[in-house]
This record gives sequence, structure tokens and C-alpha cells, in this order.
Amino acid sequence: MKRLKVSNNVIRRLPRYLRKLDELSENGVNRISSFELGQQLGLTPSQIRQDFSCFGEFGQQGYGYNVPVLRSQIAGILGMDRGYSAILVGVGNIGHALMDNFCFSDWGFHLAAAFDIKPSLIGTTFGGVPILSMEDLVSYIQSHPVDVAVLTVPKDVAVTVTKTLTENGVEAIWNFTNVELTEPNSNTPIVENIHFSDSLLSLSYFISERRDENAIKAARSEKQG
Amino acid sequence: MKRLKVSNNVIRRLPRYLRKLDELSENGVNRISSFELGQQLGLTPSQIRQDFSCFGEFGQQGYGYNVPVLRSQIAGILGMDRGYSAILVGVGNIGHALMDNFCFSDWGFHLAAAFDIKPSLIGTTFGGVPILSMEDLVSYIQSHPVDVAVLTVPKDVAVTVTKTLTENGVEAIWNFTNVELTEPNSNTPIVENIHFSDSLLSLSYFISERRDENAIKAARSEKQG
DNA sequence: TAGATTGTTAATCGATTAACAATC
DNA sequence: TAGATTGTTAATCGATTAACAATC
Repeated sequence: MKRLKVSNNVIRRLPRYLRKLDELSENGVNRISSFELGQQLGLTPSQIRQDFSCFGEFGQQGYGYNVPVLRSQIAGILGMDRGYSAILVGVGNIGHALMDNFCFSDWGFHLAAAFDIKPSLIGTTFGGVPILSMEDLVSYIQSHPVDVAVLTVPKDVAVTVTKTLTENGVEAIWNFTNVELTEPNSNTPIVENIHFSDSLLSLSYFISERRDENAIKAARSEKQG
Repeated sequence: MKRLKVSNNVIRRLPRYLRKLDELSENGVNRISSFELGQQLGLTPSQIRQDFSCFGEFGQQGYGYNVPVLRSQIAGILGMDRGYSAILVGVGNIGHALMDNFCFSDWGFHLAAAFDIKPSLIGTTFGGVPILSMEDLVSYIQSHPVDVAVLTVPKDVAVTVTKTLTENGVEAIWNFTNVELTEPNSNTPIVENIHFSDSLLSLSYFISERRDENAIKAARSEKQG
């Protein structure tokens, strides 16, 4: 598989392709052209073919793409078949919701354990995942393979916990705290953020933009009428 | 305020600026240059000045930017002072977590009510927000101002519920379901997605990329040594 | 005043789109 | 075979960066 500086934009589109291909599979669609795929995703056929060409040749002239084949290729590119294992740190509301509801295995991950300080949680199990004491975090990491830590701790301990994780060899962090973790320090982990507030504020912007546009239009037509 | 086709990239950076400015304020920093801000955010000073210039002139030559002033300008651009009201539909794990934990008012929103079908939930309150029956959803929307619906329902009803919301005048949807809602239909609402799986898969990609690079390096140095 | 830093115009870089030969 | 559609090269478009006059 080629791996030559693929742009962030391309990478962010890959999960969307995967999702669409799964949907097509469910609907019994076995074959699709870049044109049709573009229609359904709001992208140009050119862009889709360019995106795929970063990684190889998955189609066939005159035919298009075989849906299951393309799906499995993209899954492979995303690393879904690598069996990464994860731990979750901080079993608050969001942590709990993820443990109960989010199907890590659907995306190739194994959520092996969770950690919290609350005594009443320690020793219990959510969604089949055991909750251990934060005191055992370091020893756990050192004795088990941990590729990703899901960070769902309170804001004020986010940086400290990240430091502990990183220093003990955790390479990647899925960050649900509203804290910017990627300070350009020494051995920076890979950080992927879920910033709820950033998302909501973008939405707020788009609503405001649309309202302002409408207000302008209304004012204009009032003048005319 | 200017509003001339601001690119998506710029809009997505605004919440980050806001977050950083809040942090600076907390640390008692009252003044900052685009150079210093760039350092702290990993952006070029040029880009920061370009971004701001989409909306007006917020700085002062030879001085830089006044932190509280810039903060309030960006808050205004994002629409944080517009008092948008929201409802939440689907009080499952994620819905519950948002109601309990996510401070809507911090971002200028008012979460007024939540809706679910589960009888044991109806009539109760989470985080001060009353839970009403789904049967009352339409009448509620028609008799109250609802700018945004937070969509935290199960996957299979996401499209139906969205249709109901849109048809009754809800303009914007904050979508937590793993479903692509923006089909190029008629009166499309504004949709902002939180796709957990997309995010995790991107992370998966980045880990895989790094591992592959390291493997290549290792193989290379083995050959040499 | 001199130094600093803005806002903005111009230059560069990268990403998207268009075009087309290759080929199933 | 003829039609369809790929993978890829070239053209276009947009976003980022650099440069600099304006000015606090």
C-alpha cells in the first residue's frame, strides 16, 4: 500500500466513504461508479478517484468499483484490521456513555479496561468492560498492550493524566476533554479531539450567518416593495 | 460586521481562538500579538491576521490585540450572544450525558427541554432540564422558539425524527447519530455532525501511518547496520 | 521618535476539478 | 466491438504565506 503524505482532507473523507459503502452493502448494491458515489456524497467524481489513487488502484475501467472490495480496502487503509487495543480513563457521564453505547469492535478496536478514582465504580463492569482503580493505571499500561487511551476525565486533570499516559508509552489519545492537549513538546502523542463546544459554536455561526443573510434579503425586498 | 463568504477552514478555527483567548484571560494575559498567538496555536501570524480580517479590524498597530476585546468580538461572530434555544431529542446514554454535563449556557445556548419515549423518564429532570414525551414534540416546537435540535436518538429513527423537526421549522440539527443526514433534498436544515466513529477511524489511520513509517525506518537501519 | 505590529496586497503553495488516453 | 469508466496528467481554483506600507 502506498503511503506518501496523504493530505488531512483526504484522510477525513475516508471514514465517510466507509460509511457510505456500508450503507450501499446493506441495500444490496454491489457495484458503484465514482460518478454515482460522488452524487450520493456531494463530491465530484474526480475528487473521489484522486482520493483513492493516493492508496492504489481499486476500480476497473468501464465497470467502476466493487462495493465490498472497496470497503475492505478502505478499512485496511484506516487500520481497522490491526486490532488496536484501548483503555478508557475517567468513567463520568461521557465515559460511561461510550462504554455502554459505542461499539469499539465495529471499528476494529478492543476496549480492554477503564479507570476511575471513584471507589463505588472500581470493580464493576460497564458494557462488559471492567473498571479498575486509577492507582493501577501505570502498572496496567506497563503490562498490557495499550494503543489508544480514551480521555474522558474532568478538564482540570486532563494534562496530568495525558502526561502519565504518554510517559508510559501510550502513543495515541482520543480526547473528549475541552482542553488543547497538543502542545508542541517533546514526544507528542497522536491526539484526536472530540470538541463538543467547537462543534456547537460552528453550528451557532452557521445559524447566525443564515439569519443575517435572510435579514438582508428581507430588508432589500422591503425597500423594493 | 462583514459577512462575505468566509471559508469553512476559517470558521472552524474561530472556536479554537475563543478557547485560547479564554485561557489567556484566565492566566491574566491582557494583550497578545498575532505572532505570539500563532506560536501558541501552531499557526502563522499571517493566517491569524487574515482570519480576523474576514470580519473586521480588531487589533492595533504596534500593540497587537486586547485579549478581552478580541474574545468578545469572536464570541459575537460565532453568535454566542444571540441566545439560541435548543431541545434535545432522545435521552439515551449520550443525551443524558449532554444534559448532565455539557454546559450549553457557556456557549450562549439555552437547553429548554428534552424528549423521549420511555415512560419512566418522562416528567423527570436531568441537569435542570425537563423530559417530555415524544408525543408532545411537535406541539412543543410549534409553541416555543426552537433554534437547534440536539439529535441523540437511536440510529434507525434518526431520519424520521429529522424530518419531523425540519417540517415543523427547526432550522439546525446537532447530530450525534452515526447517520449522514444532509441528503441534498428540498429545505435542508443546517446539520453539524459529531461522528465519533469518523474521529476514531481517523485516529486509527494516524496510528497506522506512524507505525508503518517506523517499520520502514527500522527495516532501513537494519539493512545498513 | 523608533520599534512594533497591524491590515492588506501580492506570491506561493496545495487541493480540487477537468480532460483524456488506457482499458475493461 | 462500442460504451463506460477508470487512473493520471494538466489546468484551475482557493487557501496559506510572505512582504510591506500604514500607523500606533
